[in-house]
Amino acid sequence: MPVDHDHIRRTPDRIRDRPTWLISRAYARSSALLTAGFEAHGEGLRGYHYRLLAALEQWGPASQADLARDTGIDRSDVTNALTELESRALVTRKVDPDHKRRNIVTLTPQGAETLLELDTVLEKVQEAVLAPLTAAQRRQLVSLLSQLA
Amino acid sequence: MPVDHDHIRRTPDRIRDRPTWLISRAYARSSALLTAGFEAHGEGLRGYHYRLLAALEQWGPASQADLARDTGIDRSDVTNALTELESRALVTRKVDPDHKRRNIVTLTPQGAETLLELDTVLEKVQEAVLAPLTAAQRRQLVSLLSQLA
DNA sequence: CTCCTATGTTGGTCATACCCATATTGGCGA
DNA sequence: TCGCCAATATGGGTATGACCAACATAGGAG
Repeated sequence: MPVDHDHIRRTPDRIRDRPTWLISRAYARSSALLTAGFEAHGEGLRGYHYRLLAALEQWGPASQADLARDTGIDRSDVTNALTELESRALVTRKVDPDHKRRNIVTLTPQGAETLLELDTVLEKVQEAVLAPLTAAQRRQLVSLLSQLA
Repeated sequence: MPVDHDHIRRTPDRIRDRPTWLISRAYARSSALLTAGFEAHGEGLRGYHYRLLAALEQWGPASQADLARDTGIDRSDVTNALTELESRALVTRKVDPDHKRRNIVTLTPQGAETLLELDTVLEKVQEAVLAPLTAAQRRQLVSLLSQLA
């Protein structure tokens, strides 16, 4: 056996309990799980796609600029993600006849179906991320994180 | 005035209260503040550099592989970040005479000084991130996030 | 009618986090 | 002792999320 330089995973004190560190750890964990989930069942879709599908399902057809505002995604990233969703026939884009500079983006039935599938993937990821916490603790965490906004 | 398509910032229900979403929001916020802080006072350093300096300050000289393990940074990223730190004379690298494949990385006095300056920057960022919470809530949040590891 | 803003698009940047391949070193077991 | 294997440092590459600047153009406000 090699020497094993006492490889206990340790973290410098300066960093250990800093909220920004803990948040970045939690994010790394959750985004790794999300990526894995999308990879396994998501047909090459990512978080951006899910956010856009969710917004369309909830509020119906919208312009790209509105989608950008509702999802917090930059307009240019919305353009790219929509192009990918469109190529998979999950959404359609057509010019608004009343405002020709605008595209009206609409969820297709396949898009709605895909969203439901992704929901189950996402739900499993939530469970995996929160696994170490009790139900009460989970509620607390959600409440505290919500207030950081 | 333009029409203002009732631009209230809203988030789809599917996403709003999902822990992974809240975590990613918190991360976006905190990393934006961190980037701004480093940009203002950090001489072009980033999170990776801070983590490495902190590990070196706490445990003294170490090999790059050990630094990678202690900071959770990928070995290849450690190599790159150390090259930048070395070019700023914040650390030194020299081959371990007993194990020639290893580099011994040592914090320089300037490195230690820079670390102290960054500490104050980081402290301010913590305060900004946690601003909406009471002291008790902050402790709760830290405790809950710690358990996610 | 003119100006200004919103819109969609193109084409970049950056930080974090990974992965894989390679040369080299040196420990350990056969 | 020797050969194999593990660890090390490095280089190159990918992905995701976030963000920014520039641009042409359509339309609304004045």
